[in-house]
Amino acid sequence: MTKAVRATKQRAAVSELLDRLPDFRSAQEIHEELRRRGEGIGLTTVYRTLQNLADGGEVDVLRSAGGEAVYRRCESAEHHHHLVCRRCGAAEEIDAPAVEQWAGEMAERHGFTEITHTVEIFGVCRACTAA
Amino acid sequence: MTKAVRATKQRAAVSELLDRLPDFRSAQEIHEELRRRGEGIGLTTVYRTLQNLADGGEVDVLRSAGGEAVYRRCESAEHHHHLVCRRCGAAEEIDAPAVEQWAGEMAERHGFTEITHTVEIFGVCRACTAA
DNA sequence: TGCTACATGAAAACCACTATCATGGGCGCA
DNA sequence: TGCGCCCATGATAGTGGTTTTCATGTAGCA
Ligand SMILES: [Mn+2]
Ligand SMILES: [Mn+2]
Ligand SMILES: [Zn+2]
Ligand SMILES: [Zn+2]
Repeated sequence: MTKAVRATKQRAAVSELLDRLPDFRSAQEIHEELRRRGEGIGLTTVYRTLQNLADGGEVDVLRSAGGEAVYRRCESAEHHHHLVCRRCGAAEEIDAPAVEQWAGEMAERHGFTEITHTVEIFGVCRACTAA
Repeated sequence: MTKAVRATKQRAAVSELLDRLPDFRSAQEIHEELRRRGEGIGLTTVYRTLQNLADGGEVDVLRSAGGEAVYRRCESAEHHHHLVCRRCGAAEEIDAPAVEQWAGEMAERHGFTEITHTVEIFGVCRACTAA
Protein backbone atom coordinates (compact mmCIF):
# COMPACT_ATOMS: atom_id res chain seq x y z
CA MET A 1 0.00 0.00 0.00
CA THR A 2 1.41 3.33 -1.07
CA LYS A 3 1.17 6.12 1.40
CA ALA A 4 -2.16 7.87 1.09
CA VAL A 5 -1.89 11.04 -0.92
CA ARG A 6 -4.80 13.38 -0.52
CA ALA A 7 -6.41 14.86 -3.63
CA THR A 8 -6.17 18.62 -3.29
CA LYS A 9 -6.68 21.30 -5.89
CA GLN A 10 -3.07 22.43 -5.45
CA ARG A 11 -1.70 19.02 -6.26
CA ALA A 12 -4.02 18.78 -9.25
CA ALA A 13 -2.93 22.21 -10.48
CA VAL A 14 0.75 21.29 -10.39
CA SER A 15 0.15 17.96 -12.04
CA GLU A 16 -1.97 19.45 -14.81
CA LEU A 17 0.54 22.17 -15.52
CA LEU A 18 3.28 19.57 -15.80
CA ASP A 19 1.11 17.67 -18.26
CA ARG A 20 1.18 20.49 -20.72
CA LEU A 21 4.65 21.95 -20.12
CA PRO A 22 7.07 20.33 -22.56
CA ASP A 23 10.18 21.85 -20.96
CA PHE A 24 12.16 21.40 -17.80
CA ARG A 25 11.06 24.09 -15.36
CA SER A 26 12.14 25.10 -11.89
CA ALA A 27 9.82 25.05 -8.89
CA GLN A 28 9.78 28.83 -8.84
CA GLU A 29 8.88 29.06 -12.52
CA ILE A 30 6.08 26.58 -12.00
CA HIS A 31 4.83 28.54 -9.02
CA GLU A 32 4.89 31.81 -10.98
CA GLU A 33 3.01 30.25 -13.87
CA LEU A 34 0.33 28.87 -11.57
CA ARG A 35 -0.16 32.24 -9.88
CA ARG A 36 -0.33 33.88 -13.28
CA ARG A 37 -3.17 31.52 -14.09
CA GLY A 38 -4.98 32.51 -10.94
CA GLU A 39 -4.29 29.36 -8.95
CA GLY A 40 -4.04 29.95 -5.23
CA ILE A 41 -0.97 28.00 -4.28
CA GLY A 42 2.04 28.63 -2.10
CA LEU A 43 5.62 28.15 -3.13
CA THR A 44 6.14 25.67 -0.31
CA THR A 45 3.38 23.48 -1.64
CA VAL A 46 4.84 23.57 -5.14
CA TYR A 47 8.18 22.38 -3.77
CA ARG A 48 6.53 19.67 -1.72
CA THR A 49 4.33 18.46 -4.55
CA LEU A 50 7.21 18.29 -7.01
CA GLN A 51 9.22 16.39 -4.44
CA ASN A 52 6.40 13.89 -4.05
CA LEU A 53 5.93 13.45 -7.76
CA ALA A 54 9.67 12.98 -8.18
CA ASP A 55 9.82 10.41 -5.38
CA GLY A 56 7.01 8.55 -7.05
CA GLY A 57 8.83 8.59 -10.35
CA GLU A 58 6.10 10.66 -11.98
CA VAL A 59 8.40 13.49 -12.94
CA ASP A 60 12.06 13.65 -13.85
CA VAL A 61 14.37 15.98 -11.98
CA LEU A 62 17.74 17.22 -13.01
CA ARG A 63 20.00 20.07 -12.09
CA SER A 64 20.36 22.99 -14.44
CA ALA A 65 23.75 24.50 -15.11
CA GLY A 66 23.02 27.05 -12.40
CA GLY A 67 22.52 24.23 -9.94
CA GLU A 68 18.79 24.56 -9.47
CA ALA A 69 16.43 21.63 -9.71
CA VAL A 70 14.23 21.52 -12.81
CA TYR A 71 11.26 19.24 -13.31
CA ARG A 72 9.47 17.69 -16.24
CA ARG A 73 6.84 15.04 -16.82
CA CYS A 74 8.45 12.69 -19.32
CA GLU A 75 6.73 10.58 -21.95
CA SER A 76 8.66 7.50 -21.06
CA ALA A 77 8.35 5.80 -17.70
CA GLU A 78 11.45 3.79 -18.50
CA HIS A 79 14.92 4.82 -17.47
CA HIS A 80 16.24 7.32 -20.00
CA HIS A 81 18.40 10.39 -20.41
CA HIS A 82 17.96 13.88 -21.78
CA LEU A 83 19.13 16.32 -24.36
CA VAL A 84 18.25 19.65 -22.79
CA CYS A 85 18.26 23.18 -24.19
CA ARG A 86 20.24 25.50 -21.97
CA ARG A 87 18.19 28.47 -23.13
CA CYS A 88 14.56 27.39 -23.05
CA GLY A 89 14.54 24.08 -21.18
CA ALA A 90 13.20 22.11 -24.15
CA ALA A 91 14.14 18.45 -23.84
CA GLU A 92 14.39 15.33 -25.92
CA GLU A 93 14.25 11.98 -24.22
CA ILE A 94 17.07 9.81 -25.39
CA ASP A 95 17.99 6.22 -24.93
CA ALA A 96 21.51 4.99 -24.35
CA PRO A 97 21.73 1.22 -24.10
CA ALA A 98 25.46 1.29 -24.85
CA VAL A 99 26.02 3.78 -22.06
CA GLU A 100 24.06 1.70 -19.58
CA GLN A 101 26.22 -1.29 -20.37
CA TRP A 102 29.41 0.72 -20.22
CA ALA A 103 28.47 2.11 -16.78
CA GLY A 104 27.89 -1.39 -15.45
CA GLU A 105 31.17 -2.66 -16.81
CA MET A 106 33.15 0.21 -15.35
CA ALA A 107 31.56 -0.29 -11.96
CA GLU A 108 32.26 -4.00 -11.97
CA ARG A 109 35.85 -3.55 -13.11
CA HIS A 110 36.55 -1.24 -10.17
CA GLY A 111 34.56 -3.11 -7.58
CA PHE A 112 31.88 -0.45 -7.10
CA THR A 113 28.41 -1.48 -5.98
CA GLU A 114 24.99 0.22 -5.73
CA ILE A 115 25.58 2.05 -8.97
CA THR A 116 23.64 5.01 -10.24
CA HIS A 117 24.61 7.30 -13.05
CA THR A 118 23.84 10.71 -14.45
CA VAL A 119 24.11 11.21 -18.17
CA GLU A 120 22.74 14.45 -19.54
CA ILE A 121 23.55 16.38 -22.67
CA PHE A 122 23.10 20.14 -22.69
CA GLY A 123 23.07 22.37 -25.72
CA VAL A 124 21.03 24.93 -27.62
CA CYS A 125 17.97 23.58 -29.40
CA ARG A 126 17.24 24.18 -33.06
CA ALA A 127 14.68 26.90 -32.32
CA CYS A 128 16.96 28.77 -29.95
CA THR A 129 19.92 28.41 -32.30
CA ALA A 130 17.85 30.01 -35.05
CA ALA A 131 16.81 32.91 -32.83
CA MET B 1 50.10 36.53 -21.22
CA THR B 2 48.12 34.72 -18.59
CA LYS B 3 46.84 36.75 -15.71
CA ALA B 4 49.42 37.02 -12.98
CA VAL B 5 48.67 34.74 -10.08
CA ARG B 6 50.49 35.68 -6.92
CA ALA B 7 52.24 32.96 -4.93
CA THR B 8 50.72 33.05 -1.47
CA LYS B 9 50.95 30.51 1.31
CA GLN B 10 47.18 30.06 1.21
CA ARG B 11 47.20 29.12 -2.45
CA ALA B 12 50.12 26.77 -1.84
CA ALA B 13 48.33 25.16 1.08
CA VAL B 14 45.22 24.41 -0.96
CA SER B 15 47.23 23.12 -3.88
CA GLU B 16 49.36 20.85 -1.72
CA LEU B 17 46.37 19.46 0.10
CA LEU B 18 44.74 18.65 -3.25
CA ASP B 19 47.93 16.89 -4.28
CA ARG B 20 47.59 14.35 -1.54
CA LEU B 21 43.82 14.05 -1.28
CA PRO B 22 42.69 11.21 -3.56
CA ASP B 23 39.00 11.94 -3.09
CA PHE B 24 36.50 14.53 -4.24
CA ARG B 25 36.06 17.03 -1.43
CA SER B 26 33.90 20.09 -0.93
CA ALA B 27 35.33 23.56 -0.35
CA GLN B 28 34.15 23.43 3.24
CA GLU B 29 35.79 20.07 3.87
CA ILE B 30 39.03 21.35 2.40
CA HIS B 31 38.82 24.44 4.56
CA GLU B 32 38.22 22.38 7.69
CA GLU B 33 41.12 20.08 6.91
CA LEU B 34 43.47 23.03 6.38
CA ARG B 35 42.44 24.61 9.67
CA ARG B 36 42.90 21.27 11.40
CA ARG B 37 46.44 21.27 10.07
CA GLY B 38 47.03 24.70 11.50
CA GLU B 39 46.93 26.63 8.25
CA GLY B 40 45.61 30.14 8.62
CA ILE B 41 43.18 30.43 5.75
CA GLY B 42 39.71 31.81 5.31
CA LEU B 43 36.80 29.99 3.74
CA THR B 44 36.45 32.73 1.15
CA THR B 45 39.99 32.18 -0.02
CA VAL B 46 39.45 28.45 -0.27
CA TYR B 47 36.43 29.04 -2.50
CA ARG B 48 38.32 31.53 -4.61
CA THR B 49 41.40 29.36 -4.97
CA LEU B 50 39.39 26.31 -5.95
CA GLN B 51 37.53 28.42 -8.47
CA ASN B 52 40.81 29.59 -9.97
CA LEU B 53 42.25 26.10 -10.12
CA ALA B 54 39.05 24.85 -11.73
CA ASP B 55 39.04 27.65 -14.30
CA GLY B 56 42.63 26.80 -15.14
CA GLY B 57 41.72 23.17 -15.59
CA GLU B 58 43.96 22.14 -12.72
CA VAL B 59 41.20 20.52 -10.72
CA ASP B 60 37.99 18.76 -11.68
CA VAL B 61 34.69 19.89 -10.24
CA LEU B 62 31.49 17.98 -10.09
CA ARG B 63 28.29 18.15 -8.10
CA SER B 64 27.72 15.65 -5.34
CA ALA B 65 24.33 14.02 -4.92
CA GLY B 66 23.52 16.72 -2.38
CA GLY B 67 24.20 19.33 -5.02
CA GLU B 68 27.37 20.80 -3.58
CA ALA B 69 30.51 21.30 -5.64
CA VAL B 70 33.33 18.85 -4.94
CA TYR B 71 36.89 19.19 -6.16
CA ARG B 72 39.75 16.87 -6.99
CA ARG B 73 43.11 17.07 -8.68
CA CYS B 74 42.94 14.43 -11.39
CA GLU B 75 45.79 12.44 -12.89
CA SER B 76 44.65 13.02 -16.42
CA ALA B 77 44.52 16.42 -18.04
CA GLU B 78 42.40 15.00 -20.85
CA HIS B 79 38.63 15.09 -20.89
CA HIS B 80 37.37 12.19 -18.84
CA HIS B 81 34.63 11.05 -16.51
CA HIS B 82 34.42 9.63 -13.01
CA LEU B 83 33.34 6.68 -10.98
CA VAL B 84 32.77 8.23 -7.57
CA CYS B 85 32.13 6.67 -4.16
CA ARG B 86 29.05 8.14 -2.58
CA ARG B 87 30.38 7.38 0.90
CA CYS B 88 34.01 8.49 0.91
CA GLY B 89 34.47 10.47 -2.30
CA ALA B 90 37.07 8.10 -3.72
CA ALA B 91 37.17 8.33 -7.50
CA GLU B 92 38.38 6.46 -10.51
CA GLU B 93 39.01 8.33 -13.72
CA ILE B 94 37.32 6.62 -16.61
CA ASP B 95 37.32 7.05 -20.31
CA ALA B 96 34.25 6.83 -22.48
CA PRO B 97 35.00 7.22 -26.15
CA ALA B 98 31.76 5.49 -27.12
CA VAL B 99 29.79 7.86 -24.94
CA GLU B 100 31.48 10.91 -26.43
CA GLN B 101 30.52 9.74 -29.88
CA TRP B 102 26.98 8.90 -28.84
CA ALA B 103 26.52 12.36 -27.30
CA GLY B 104 27.62 14.02 -30.53
CA GLU B 105 25.32 11.88 -32.65
CA MET B 106 22.30 12.56 -30.44
CA ALA B 107 22.92 16.29 -30.55
CA GLU B 108 23.27 16.32 -34.31
CA ARG B 109 20.20 14.20 -34.84
CA HIS B 110 18.06 16.65 -32.86
CA GLY B 111 19.64 19.82 -34.17
CA PHE B 112 21.25 20.88 -30.90
CA THR B 113 24.39 23.01 -30.94
CA GLU B 114 27.01 24.09 -28.41
CA ILE B 115 26.93 20.72 -26.74
CA THR B 116 28.30 19.84 -23.34
CA HIS B 117 27.64 16.70 -21.36
CA THR B 118 27.82 15.37 -17.85
CA VAL B 119 28.51 11.69 -17.38
CA GLU B 120 29.24 10.51 -13.87
CA ILE B 121 28.81 7.15 -12.22
CA PHE B 122 28.15 7.00 -8.50
CA GLY B 123 28.39 3.96 -6.30
CA VAL B 124 30.02 2.52 -3.23
CA CYS B 125 33.70 1.69 -3.59
CA ARG B 126 35.21 -1.67 -2.71
CA ALA B 127 36.57 -0.44 0.63
CA CYS B 128 33.28 1.13 1.70
CA THR B 129 31.33 -1.90 0.53
CA ALA B 130 33.52 -4.11 2.73
CA ALA B 131 33.04 -1.86 5.77
C1' DT C 1 -22.20 15.87 9.77
C1' DG C 2 -18.36 15.73 12.67
C1' DC C 3 -13.47 13.90 13.65
C1' DT C 4 -9.02 13.45 12.76
C1' DA C 5 -4.93 13.16 10.48
C1' DC C 6 -2.73 14.97 6.72
C1' DA C 7 -2.10 19.24 3.63
C1' DT C 8 -1.30 24.04 3.21
C1' DG C 9 1.37 28.32 3.26
C1' DA C 10 3.41 32.52 5.48
C1' DA C 11 7.33 33.28 7.78
C1' DA C 12 11.70 32.11 9.33
C1' DA C 13 15.59 29.17 9.10
C1' DC C 14 19.06 26.90 6.47
C1' DC C 15 23.09 26.44 3.67
C1' DA C 16 26.26 26.72 -0.02
C1' DC C 17 28.16 30.22 -2.15
C1' DT C 18 29.31 35.21 -3.61
C1' DA C 19 30.05 40.21 -3.04
C1' DT C 20 32.03 43.90 -0.25
C1' DC C 21 35.70 46.41 1.38
C1' DA C 22 39.31 47.51 4.70
C1' DT C 23 43.71 45.54 5.50
C1' DG C 24 47.83 42.72 4.33
C1' DG C 25 51.60 41.32 1.63
C1' DG C 26 53.82 39.60 -3.11
C1' DC C 27 56.81 41.26 -6.30
C1' DG C 28 58.76 44.53 -9.68
C1' DC C 29 61.81 48.17 -9.48
C1' DA C 30 65.27 51.52 -7.85
C1' DT D 1 67.35 46.28 0.60
C1' DG D 2 63.53 49.29 0.76
C1' DC D 3 59.38 51.36 -1.73
C1' DG D 4 55.12 51.25 -3.34
C1' DC D 5 51.64 49.55 -6.32
C1' DC D 6 48.11 46.60 -6.66
C1' DC D 7 46.40 42.10 -6.22
C1' DA D 8 45.16 38.75 -2.35
C1' DT D 9 43.00 37.92 1.86
C1' DG D 10 39.20 37.24 4.99
C1' DA D 11 35.59 38.92 8.24
C1' DT D 12 31.16 40.24 7.37
C1' DA D 13 27.06 40.76 5.07
C1' DG D 14 24.23 39.41 1.28
C1' DT D 15 22.02 36.17 -2.12
C1' DG D 16 19.00 32.67 -3.72
C1' DG D 17 17.24 28.20 -3.80
C1' DT D 18 15.26 25.04 -0.76
C1' DT D 19 13.54 23.29 3.78
C1' DT D 20 11.49 23.72 8.33
C1' DT D 21 8.12 25.40 11.44
C1' DC D 22 3.64 25.64 13.08
C1' DA D 23 -0.95 27.54 13.17
C1' DT D 24 -4.80 26.84 10.30
C1' DG D 25 -7.48 24.47 6.62
C1' DT D 26 -9.66 20.64 4.61
C1' DA D 27 -9.99 15.71 2.37
C1' DG D 28 -11.75 11.51 3.46
C1' DC D 29 -13.95 8.39 6.39
C1' DA D 30 -17.55 6.73 9.76
MN1 LIG E 1 20.69 5.66 -17.85
MN1 LIG F 1 33.07 13.17 -21.72
ZN1 LIG G 1 15.81 26.10 -26.74
ZN1 LIG H 1 34.23 4.70 -0.60
